[in-house]
Amino acid sequence: MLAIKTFGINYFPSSVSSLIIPSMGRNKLALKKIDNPSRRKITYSKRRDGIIKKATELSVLCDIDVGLLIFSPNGRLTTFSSNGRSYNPDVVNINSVHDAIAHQQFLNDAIQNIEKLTMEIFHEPIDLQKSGCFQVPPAATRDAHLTAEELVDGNGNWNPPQDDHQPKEAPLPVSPHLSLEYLRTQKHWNLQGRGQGSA
Amino acid sequence: MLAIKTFGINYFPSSVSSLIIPSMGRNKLALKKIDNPSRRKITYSKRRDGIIKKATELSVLCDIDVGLLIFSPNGRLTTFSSNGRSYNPDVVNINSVHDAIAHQQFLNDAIQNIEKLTMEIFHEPIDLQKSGCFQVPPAATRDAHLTAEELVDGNGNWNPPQDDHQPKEAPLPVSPHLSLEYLRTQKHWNLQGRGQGSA
DNA sequence: CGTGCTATTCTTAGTTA
DNA sequence: GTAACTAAGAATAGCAC
Repeated sequence: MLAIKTFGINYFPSSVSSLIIPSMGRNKLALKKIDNPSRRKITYSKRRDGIIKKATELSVLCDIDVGLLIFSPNGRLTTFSSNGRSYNPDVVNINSVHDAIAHQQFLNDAIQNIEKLTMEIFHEPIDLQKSGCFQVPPAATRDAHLTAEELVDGNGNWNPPQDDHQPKEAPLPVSPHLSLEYLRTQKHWNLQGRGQGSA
Repeated sequence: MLAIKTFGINYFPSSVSSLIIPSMGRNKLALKKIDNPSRRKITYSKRRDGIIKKATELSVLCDIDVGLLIFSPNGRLTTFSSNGRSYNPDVVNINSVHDAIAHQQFLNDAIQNIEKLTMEIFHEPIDLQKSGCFQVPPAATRDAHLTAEELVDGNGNWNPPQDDHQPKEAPLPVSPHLSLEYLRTQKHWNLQGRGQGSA
C-alpha cells in the first residue's frame, strides 16, 4: 500500500500507440503478428538483440537498472538485467574505524541478501562471473499441457563479452543495489548480481 | 531445478559488447554514464520511450511476452509488460456444451490466478482497463536511508493510448497466458492483465 | 518539464552467399 | 540454419521554444 499509490496511472508514450509502421529495413511491416513462422523467428532474433542492446545502453548512459524478460516464440525465456548502480561510498567521509566497519557491514548484508534471494529463486548459487543475460529452457516456461509447440531453438548461446567496461579489479563481486530491498520485498524480479554482460 | 538447468549459459549478442558508440542523433555519444544530470534525464526519457516502443513491437510482431523494469535516475520504477499471447481457442473444435464449459472453466481459473497474484503483489485489485506500463513512486523503490537523492520527476504520466489494435469488444478482460503458470511459480514477475497499452 | 525540429547515426527486413 | 550485406526507415542528440 505504501508503495503502490500511483498504481494504475496510465503511463505510455503516445508515440507508441499511434504507430502503425514499426519497422525499418527494406520494407515496411505492419504492427501485427508475423504469420510466417520462420520469418517471425528471424525477426525475433534480430529484435531481441536490438532491445537487449538498447537496455544495456540505457542502463549505462543513465546509470540505472533495467530488467528485461522475453519469452521467445518457442517459449524460451531470455532474461536480462543490467549491472545496477555501483555502490560508490564517499570515501572522503570514511574517517573512522567505525565508519569503515559500518560500510563493510552494509556491504556484507547486501551480499547476503543477494545470495539468499538467488537461492530462493534458483536453488543454487549463481556464478557472478557470468551473464547479465541468459536463457532458461522452454520446458520451464510453460505448462505440461502446453508443450505441443515446437521446442527447437536449441543453441542461442552467445559469446561472453570480453571488453567489459567495468574494471575487473573491482574489489567486490556484487554491487549493493539501491533497489535491492524493493526487489526482495516484491519478489517479482531477481537481481542477477554483477555480471560481465553490460558492456 | 527442473527449470533452470541451462542457468549460467552466457547469452549475449556480441554486437552489444563490441559497441563503443551507442548513439545516433547529432553527435556520437560514448557508452558511459552521462555526467550532466539534466542531459541524463532527457536521454533517459527519450530512450525509455524508445525501449518501451521496441518491447511493444517485439511482443506484437512475434506474439510473445515481454516484460521490462526500468529504474529512472531518480529511483522511480517504470514497468512494462506486454499483453501476452492471446488465448485463441479453436472455436471450430468447440462442438459440445461440455467443451464450452471446459473452456469457460479454463478462463475463469486463469482470471482467478491473475487476480490472486495481483492481490499478493499489490494488495489491491488492478484496473484491467489500464496500463501495460506504469510507474510506482520513488518511495517504493528505495530504502529509507537511501532517500537522500532528489525525488523530483513528479509527473511522468502519459495519455492512455486510444488506438488499441486489440478489439475492445473482446469478451474477456484478461487473456490466459502461456507463461502465467511459470510466472506465478517463480514469483519474480507479475502479469498486469490485458491493458490497452500494447498498440 | 514538455514539444517540435533536423542532422546524423542506428536498426533491421529482405536478400545473398 | 547462419553470416554478411544493404537500402529503407526509425531513433535520437542537440536545439529552440
